[in-house]
Amino acid sequence: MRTLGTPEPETAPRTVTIQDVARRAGVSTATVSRAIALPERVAAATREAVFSAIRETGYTPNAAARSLRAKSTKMVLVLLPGIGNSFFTPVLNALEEVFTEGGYGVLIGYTRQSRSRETHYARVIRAGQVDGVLVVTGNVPRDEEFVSVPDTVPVSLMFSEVPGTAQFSVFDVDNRGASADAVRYLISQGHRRIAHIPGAESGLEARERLGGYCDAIREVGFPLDESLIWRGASNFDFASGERAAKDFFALDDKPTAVFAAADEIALGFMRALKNRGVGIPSDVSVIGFDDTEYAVHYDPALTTMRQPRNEMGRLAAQDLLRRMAARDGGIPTSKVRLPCELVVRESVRAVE
Amino acid sequence: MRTLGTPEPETAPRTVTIQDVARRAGVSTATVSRAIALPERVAAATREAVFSAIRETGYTPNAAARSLRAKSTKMVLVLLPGIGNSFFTPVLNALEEVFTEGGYGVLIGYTRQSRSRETHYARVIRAGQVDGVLVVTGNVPRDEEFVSVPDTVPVSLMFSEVPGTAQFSVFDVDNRGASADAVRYLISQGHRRIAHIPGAESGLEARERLGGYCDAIREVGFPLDESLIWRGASNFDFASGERAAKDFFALDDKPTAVFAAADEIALGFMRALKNRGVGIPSDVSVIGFDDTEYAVHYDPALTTMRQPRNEMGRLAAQDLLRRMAARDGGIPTSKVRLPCELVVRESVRAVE
DNA sequence: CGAATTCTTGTAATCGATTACATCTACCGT
DNA sequence: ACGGTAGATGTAATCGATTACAAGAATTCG
Repeated sequence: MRTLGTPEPETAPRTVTIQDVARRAGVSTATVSRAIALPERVAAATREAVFSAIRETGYTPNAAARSLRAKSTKMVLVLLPGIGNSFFTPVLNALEEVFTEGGYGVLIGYTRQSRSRETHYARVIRAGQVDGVLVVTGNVPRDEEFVSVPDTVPVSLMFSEVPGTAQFSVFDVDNRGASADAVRYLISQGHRRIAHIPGAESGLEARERLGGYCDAIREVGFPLDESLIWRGASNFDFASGERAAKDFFALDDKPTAVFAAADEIALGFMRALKNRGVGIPSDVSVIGFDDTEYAVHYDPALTTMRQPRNEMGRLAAQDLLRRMAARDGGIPTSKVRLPCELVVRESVRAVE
Repeated sequence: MRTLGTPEPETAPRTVTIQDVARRAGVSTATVSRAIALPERVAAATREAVFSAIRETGYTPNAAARSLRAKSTKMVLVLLPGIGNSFFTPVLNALEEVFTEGGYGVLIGYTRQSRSRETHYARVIRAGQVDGVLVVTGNVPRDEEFVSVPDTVPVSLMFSEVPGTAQFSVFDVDNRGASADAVRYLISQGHRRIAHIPGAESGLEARERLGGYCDAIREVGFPLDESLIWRGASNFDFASGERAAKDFFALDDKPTAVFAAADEIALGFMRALKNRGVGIPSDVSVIGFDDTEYAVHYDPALTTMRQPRNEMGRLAAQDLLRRMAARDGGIPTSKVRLPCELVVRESVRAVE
């Protein structure tokens, strides 16, 4: 053992096992195990003897042995797409907190939309290395990813739904409805010519948000103008917003407001416009989606549609905790759709 | 097994073990184990038989059983302070990539500077749940954290050094020197009255950066003016920068340039100044530290001292990988100090 | 051709816990 | 006083792999 600054104790180099504790306490290993797991089923005196033996030896139960026998590792796998995107930071924070509190460790994996990575983590799951899986991603997971995941391992999805499956819990928001609300807000502020910067078309959320934009435009009878939909985003990132700025400048009849499918896109777009002397919101209003950490700190502070990321993380973790505790799917999966909330800041102005 | 969209195969509900494979291939379990671990030590024909048996049964070795016997879990624990701070995102990315490539899983833990959390993770380590530990944090770990971590588990530190210990590898930057360089750059641009916003005094890096600031000021013979050091940061965050802005406005003789101990602080400070009509860099120049993702996207883009976070992550992971592979400290620990790099953008202007 | 060496494979112990079952003691009511 | 029941503890099987050791088969070499 290594004890910073204090003299080396004369402990044996061998790791201490339950046997050592049992011997020292003068009981059997079964009793030690019980004293730890079900203290009330052991006589008070014995319990004390066991605990002091544990303290004296510095015993910590071996995780592998316990997992092997108990068929539970007390760990969950959290799969993230793995972009440098800080969107996931608060999610991961919430997950780690709830899981740790619940006695579970968090194994993270970045899928980086690579097939080999998915197979790798499929193997981790099949090896029984985790008791549950949480897929946090905007991408609809491909079939391969779940082939031969044992039924005994509960799986949950965050931020994207696999259509038509009852075997996963799903936690997401109504991307389409929330996007429509964002655009309706712009309309309520007097804007008539509103553009949209969608995310990468491959993602389900991006398509939903585009759908919401169209819904809101159509519902008030505005023409749906394809030249106002600036496709070409590769991701929810700054660069995509900057690229969209090119479309903006190429346009003769410019919009007075823009709805970006993500805050990062909005910020990149705003930056590019400001660089060329376009005022925000004086010349163009901008609204984003997500309410990431930097939205509030930008200049101007970004008006955006907030996703309750922390709360979603908490709920998803609690649900998985519950399902892992119940043997054999005793608890049904849940589909939870949380409401988004419009956060009004400085990047949208009213026009008449 | 669960196979999305395809009919349920008639597999037994019981999980398939090495026994099943052995029986099917007509060999002993020892041979199966060898075929997997040391393919060259079994006859080609047998090897083929084993592999097809594996394929047919869909066998995946049980991680717990393997760990128990082999005394290695192929997992590392990465400890982060756990603030929502996105500073660590690229670090975590690099770590996950290198470790996964090296065949190790990444267990994350957020210490949240809480003692109970540290004890919790100490227990995880002692339970043999991980083969190595990487502490990624600005805080000097307290003794408690390492008490009774077995010598067999290599530990590395990133971004902060525990003074006087040879038992950990350390990966950091010369915070003091780099800070002095940042301030020297301001001086080279003609600034004479330069303020500093330090990070929380409890952190070693924050103190080092403050030291660097003082070095550079003294070295050119400027007076070291305490009213230009705006203490009171609680963290490397926006709020601390905003708080420092109060000190700025309270001052009669204002500085022409400010060195902030972190980008987040710089951004919060800039935001607060701009809100009150102070131009950056026209009225005040600002330089940050870290070069986080948002520095380049802010308006004005932040001039800052870059820490090679990704590279540090890679190096630290590779070092730990090497030390875990060597039995019993065959490889000495290393102290690696990487160079920072000044990234000139728009937030500093030359004065005469 | 026989002994030595090398390959290949199997047998069985082992890792360190958990837990079903058995046993023993103590206490209870009638 | 005695059968019954509850409570406390021990015995030993078990989880699913790895691996030391042994043994048999094949090859090499003088």
